[in-house]
Amino acid sequence: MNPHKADSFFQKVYEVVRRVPRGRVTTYGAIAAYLGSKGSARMVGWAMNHSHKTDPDIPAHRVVNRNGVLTGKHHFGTHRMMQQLLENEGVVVISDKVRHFDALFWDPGKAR
DNA sequence: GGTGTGACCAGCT
DNA sequence: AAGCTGGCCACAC
Repeated sequence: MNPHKADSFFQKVYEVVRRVPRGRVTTYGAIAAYLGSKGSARMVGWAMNHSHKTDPDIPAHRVVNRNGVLTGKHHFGTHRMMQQLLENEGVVVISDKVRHFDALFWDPGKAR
């Protein structure tokens, strides 16, 4: 009802990503679905691409694809950066995949 | 204002 | 089984 710039899709994505607890991960699809656009998971990834420009404090490394694979690792400063950050939070990453992804998955819809 | 693109997802061949 | 296509929607040129 009040299409302000602050309410743009990107901004909502950032807000959700910020809510992801430390040591947890979520997926593009989950965020997209939470925002009401289930099929627009690509938009989420795109939002992340500009996240470092708009809000550099966004923990984009906590966002992975539905396989738990660090698809966006290549977009960080260095490829190891994303894995480094995750492991630094206690998330084990093997072959660019999050171990125990099922248990570490954080659903924004179920979160408080 | 149309076209292209994109850190995805699911389905079809 | 593995690869390709379409769909989805917002943003940049």
